[in-house]
Amino acid sequence: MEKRYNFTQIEKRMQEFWEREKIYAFDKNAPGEIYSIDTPPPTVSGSLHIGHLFSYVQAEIIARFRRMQGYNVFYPFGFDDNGLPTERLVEREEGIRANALPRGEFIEKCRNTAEKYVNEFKDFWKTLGFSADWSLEYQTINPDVRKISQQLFLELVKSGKAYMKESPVLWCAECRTSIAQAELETADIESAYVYVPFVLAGNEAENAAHMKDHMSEDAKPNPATLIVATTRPELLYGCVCLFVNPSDGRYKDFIGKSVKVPLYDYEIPILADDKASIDKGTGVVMCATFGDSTDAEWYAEHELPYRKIILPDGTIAADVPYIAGLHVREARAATVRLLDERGLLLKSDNIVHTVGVHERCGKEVEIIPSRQWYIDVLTKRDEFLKAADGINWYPSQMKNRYIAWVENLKWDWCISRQRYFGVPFPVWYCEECGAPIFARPEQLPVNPLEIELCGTCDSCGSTSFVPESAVFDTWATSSVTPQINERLGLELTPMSMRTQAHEIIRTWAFYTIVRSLYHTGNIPWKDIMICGWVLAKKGEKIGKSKNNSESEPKALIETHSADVLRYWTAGARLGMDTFFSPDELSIPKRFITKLWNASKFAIAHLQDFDIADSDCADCIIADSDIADYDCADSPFTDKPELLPIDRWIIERVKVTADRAAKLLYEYEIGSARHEIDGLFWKDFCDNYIEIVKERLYEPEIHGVTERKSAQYALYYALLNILKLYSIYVPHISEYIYQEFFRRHEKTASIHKTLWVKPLPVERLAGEPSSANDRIILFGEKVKDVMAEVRRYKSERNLSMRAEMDELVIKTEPEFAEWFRLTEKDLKACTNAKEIIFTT
RNA sequence: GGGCGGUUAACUCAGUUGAUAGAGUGCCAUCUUGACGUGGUGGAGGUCGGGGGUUUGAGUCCCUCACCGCCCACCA
Repeated sequence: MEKRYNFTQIEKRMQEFWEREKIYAFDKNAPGEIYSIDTPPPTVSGSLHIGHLFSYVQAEIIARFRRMQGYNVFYPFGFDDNGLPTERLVEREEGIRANALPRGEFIEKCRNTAEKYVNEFKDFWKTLGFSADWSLEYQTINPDVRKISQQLFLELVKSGKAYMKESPVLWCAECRTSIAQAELETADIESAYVYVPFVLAGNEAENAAHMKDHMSEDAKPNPATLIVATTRPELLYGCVCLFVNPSDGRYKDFIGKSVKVPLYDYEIPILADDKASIDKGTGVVMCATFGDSTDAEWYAEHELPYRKIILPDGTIAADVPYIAGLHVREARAATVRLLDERGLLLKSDNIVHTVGVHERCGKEVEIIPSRQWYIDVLTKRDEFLKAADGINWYPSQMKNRYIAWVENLKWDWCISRQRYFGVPFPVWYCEECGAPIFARPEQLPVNPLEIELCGTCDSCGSTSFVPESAVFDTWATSSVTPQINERLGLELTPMSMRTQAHEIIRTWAFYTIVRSLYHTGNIPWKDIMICGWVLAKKGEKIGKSKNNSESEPKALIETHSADVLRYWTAGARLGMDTFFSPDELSIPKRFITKLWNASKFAIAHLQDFDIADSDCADCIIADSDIADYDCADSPFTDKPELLPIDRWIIERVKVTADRAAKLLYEYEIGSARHEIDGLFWKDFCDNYIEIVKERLYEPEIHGVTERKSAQYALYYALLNILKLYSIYVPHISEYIYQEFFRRHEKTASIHKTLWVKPLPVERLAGEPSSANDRIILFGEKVKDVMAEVRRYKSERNLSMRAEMDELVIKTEPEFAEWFRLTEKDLKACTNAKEIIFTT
């Protein structure tokens, strides 16, 4: 083995080896229970950041772990390339607007861009050594996936879960499309409460200038006027009524009367509703179509008229006096100026308040009525909540986020987008009566814009149809990833595990649960593993911050290696956000060096070790009865009689494998790694290797059989430590395996070997007096002796090799014999001339 | 406003079911030609955010407050 580990060359070589030998190829007929992983298809949004690395690596470690537990791991990758993120990326990169180009041309650009980034992602995953079978890959723009998406949509239409309606919908004027509640983000913006007077009809004599006097007294109602505080004065012309709370004594007498809208002078009624809060503003609220979601609710409940103010492009409708054609923001300012000029601006308070913005562009969201497709999510809330109990959430508190989201749902899931690059709706409409006509199953996938529909309308007999031009919300397709994976002819649902980050619980996790319940009546997966974020500094998600080029993951891999980054990733607790700084990588780097050097040492001493080509270590693993170390009866004729300290390290490896496995079954990647680290650094390197060093070098002093015992334990311990680490650092562990162990082991790759099997349950719960426990305890005693000697020498500034005349060790009688058998080793590593054992 | 996390050594974090507080980094000292100076060994360093309570005993359980972060609600 080389003096230094050259990760640049070796990582690449190992990746090529895995690909060439198809080490991770999935075979559905292979033995072992299938463990299927629903991994996020990343959206093509241009940024490949360390957050991706972080969350995907955590799941990848689990995939490797399950494989080494004997599961048949199904681990397909996908890419979510359609949808708004790709469109916005193209718009940004090319400096164009989608609607300024012919539809086909824009879609073509999106397709090219998606392709480019998909390849970039794929290369990235490969560089990180992901154990995925790329033949299972899917892309959401591909015909087979589009077909599944359309099929399942039609299924929902049939069952009445998907429906079309004309109604107020969340609308992004920047992206010019409807959006869903889940795509809302909040942002604090500066605004102003504008106080305006609504004069009771028939009391117009009361003039507004007079009103100002009343403002001083805390907006006390005037018998003839109601004062409204609004942040949306530009919607005055859309005002359809005022609301007061029915139990608000101040306004009781006003209910049922009419007022005149300031500036525009038309009459509207004063209505009562519980949703009007007494203590907000003046207690009188104007309802416009539409200022917020409450307006939309009132509009439906009170059957209010619709007054169009805002157009889909975010400008004011042409028939609105004074502000027609202006953008909402300009219109607001213009209206305030106008109110002021007319003496209708009673007061204006600057405030900062939270508004809903579109997550993709950050622009304020409006509510505009239009015809859209929805999936019903409001009526089955209880089932969605119940489903959460059937799923194991890791970490468990993440379930709360899901529950909070489901309980707070206000809108059905709008799945139509007035965009271009996505899965088309397989729908046409009758030009005469507007009835929808759906594509036939054999037509799918279909783009209605490209196919002229022939036939007659069932409802009215018309023969002319118009195609639906909207496309699906990207989540409408990615919410059926379990079904997409089943296209390969496997029965998967519920899948074993979903992995994702916490910010998409309300979208991806929620929507997948909805779709799964609707399509299969079952939960989509048994476990859900939720990762945290990587933060650049306090509270700043790295993907969203700037000047993070040093954290550019590709560059990091090139300078530090994939294994180093993977090892770092595994240090985080599941679900917890983590800070990243390149300084954090010095520890993983040190670890790689240590693993390399320890292996180099062990292997150098194993060159002459005579092992039959019999998968020696695997056999031993299966033979957990080795616990009693009755070597004479062992089926392995080659196996020497083991000295107690050699038994100790073997036992420690087994115990560690067992503990780490238990943690990994709970998705505790970090704790499992700490467990393994403890074994490797403390027991294996600091103690075991030091203890047996001389025995390995000097068989003349210690004996040939004794040396063989050390070799045996060394072989067993190192091989199995490498296996434990191989889920975290697959490259270096594979390389060392190939360089040495492969000669003796049957398995082609370390990644196809199995971990030491967990000890039988009885033994785990068992008496501390079992041989296994006693040997572990003995090891602790020996370590105590070592520590004491080291402290003695260190305190006297002596070399660790300094000679000691006499070492007195007090032992319990039960360990006396074992200590006696370890005497030569102890003499060697303490350099004591004489050791005296007392009890 | 509702909810969830976090607050432990200078730094980054572990601390399972209550019983002398742990690791790594950093710091100090020291060792060193047989895996590793990208090292070994040892040491110093902590009122476990504050305040109450339960208990023989609380970092751990309960209440409360503070600060940090996130999720949700809040657009009158």
